[in-house]
Amino acid sequence: MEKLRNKDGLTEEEFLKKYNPGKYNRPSVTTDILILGMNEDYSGLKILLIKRGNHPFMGCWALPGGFVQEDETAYQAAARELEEETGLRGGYLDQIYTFTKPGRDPRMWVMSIAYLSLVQELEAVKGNDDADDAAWFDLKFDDSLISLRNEEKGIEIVYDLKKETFSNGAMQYENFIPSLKSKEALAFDHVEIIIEAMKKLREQILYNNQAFCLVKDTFTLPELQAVYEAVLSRPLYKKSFRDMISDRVEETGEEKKSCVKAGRRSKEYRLKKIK
Amino acid sequence: MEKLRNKDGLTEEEFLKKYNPGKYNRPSVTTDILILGMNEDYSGLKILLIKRGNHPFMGCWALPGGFVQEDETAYQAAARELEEETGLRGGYLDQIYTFTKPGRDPRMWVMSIAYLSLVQELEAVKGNDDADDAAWFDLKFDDSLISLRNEEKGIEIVYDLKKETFSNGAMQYENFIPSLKSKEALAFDHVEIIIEAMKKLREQILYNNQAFCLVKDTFTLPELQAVYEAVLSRPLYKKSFRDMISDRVEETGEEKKSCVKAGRRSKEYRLKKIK
DNA sequence: ATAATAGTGTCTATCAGACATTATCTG
DNA sequence: CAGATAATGTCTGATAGACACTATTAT
Repeated sequence: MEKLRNKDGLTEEEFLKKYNPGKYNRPSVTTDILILGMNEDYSGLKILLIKRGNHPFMGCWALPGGFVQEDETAYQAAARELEEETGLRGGYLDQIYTFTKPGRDPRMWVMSIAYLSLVQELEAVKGNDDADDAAWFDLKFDDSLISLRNEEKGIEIVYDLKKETFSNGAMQYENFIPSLKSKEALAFDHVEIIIEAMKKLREQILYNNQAFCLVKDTFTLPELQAVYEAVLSRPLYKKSFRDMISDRVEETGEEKKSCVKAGRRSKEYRLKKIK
Repeated sequence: MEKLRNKDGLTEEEFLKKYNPGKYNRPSVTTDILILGMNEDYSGLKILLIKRGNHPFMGCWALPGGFVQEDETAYQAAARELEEETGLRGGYLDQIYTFTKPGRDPRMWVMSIAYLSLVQELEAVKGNDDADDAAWFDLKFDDSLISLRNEEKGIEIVYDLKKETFSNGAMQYENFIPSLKSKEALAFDHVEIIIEAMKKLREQILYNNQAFCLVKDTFTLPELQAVYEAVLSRPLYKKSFRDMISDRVEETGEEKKSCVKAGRRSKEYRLKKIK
């Protein structure tokens, strides 16, 4: 089998040896990760933020992330970052969207591949090399507001959202335009990343098992419902909810779990094994 | 307001001036676009491919695409490429997924941001600088096979698909593993890009208006149903289908459209204006 | 008339929304 | 016991699947 030669008469080996990759300028590529977990008492979502220890946006809170290296996929880079921040590996981690707007990083040309991670428990966190600090923030996200609060540190980051629907041809899109309402702000375009990720999570959670990534291995149905309600930011009817998931869960057989205050104990469930 | 200084005592301006972006190696970033349209007689989907005129994968057919430049978003790069190939602008164009596996391009480190474009009519196409040729291919995609054929050129590219379901924690994923069955093959990892895009299109088309991007401004319901059936690769019940879209369309009032062979004429519809 | 295609009627099973009722727990 | 929470029962309206039937056209 003779070798293919291009217009310059080069075989593939010769071409690759001569190839000059410097023809186009190249961007840096990072991953930024939304790490979400449920509050200990299932009252809402928490998000892990780090405090930037250097310019730009020094002192601002930001999504954890890092550069993708040449010998790894973006997924591996995100998984590595996730493990560095939380010690967790192998949990839910999925690509959301790639952000490429010129100027989104004042240092240089940087694209960011955003990932979403869902964790079963809020691991202790600490800052690392590039971060002064790291902490879990209460996350609220609905059609008119996004807020990130850390009571302990007395930090609140709040954006009003304006829901804007526009159409392009047949398609209709919903966009949320954030406007800062608090003294503190998120670094870079990280508000937009959070908005995109939360939109996607809200769209998907009813049709897959993402909610089960936010509860422990055994859980009660009120807890599981709280997960859906926290993500969707609206109440669900108890009966409809239970009908919806009844064929995906099974009782542990174990005794019921006690609860904090008065009221009947709830049964413990686990995710039904796939058949 | 005094200026923030980092550990080295630098203000943001000083830091940015000194910042050295060469610390990490950087990838090239391209966009690859799936440009889909319906066959003239609504018998199936067509996809636009270009024939590579240079190494690597010289002579192979590939998705059109190009490098993202520093002063544009990836979306703009994809839109530019789309216009170069088809002359079309402003149509459906949406980001699908970013492919980052090391070694996916033998020349160098290249990431690709995949876009999906849906066009109302099959524009005439021609090769350009990096391509020897460009042509529309009949695209078939179901759970066991993906095939791209161009009758005129006598080219067929066929991959068997093995549907593989695996679970990671609570999540269940469906993957399609392609194995080449034809003499001709697609360049790079473009089969995987097509698979991802078609999976996503199939998931979404029932819940948004993507199908209307694949018909002309006025259309008949049998035509519109053919679009859904081509994308979903399964037949739909006529009545259920019409019930589903009845509140999204309106009759043009115009006379019915004639058809090729025997049979009753069908009414013309258009997408109902949003209220 | 016949074959082919377009369009409508209707039944069923399922399911989300909505609300009411019963069951079990603490204090 | 009261108040709180968990769990279940039942009705309604919307909808997808399934099939049957009517309507309109070319040959």
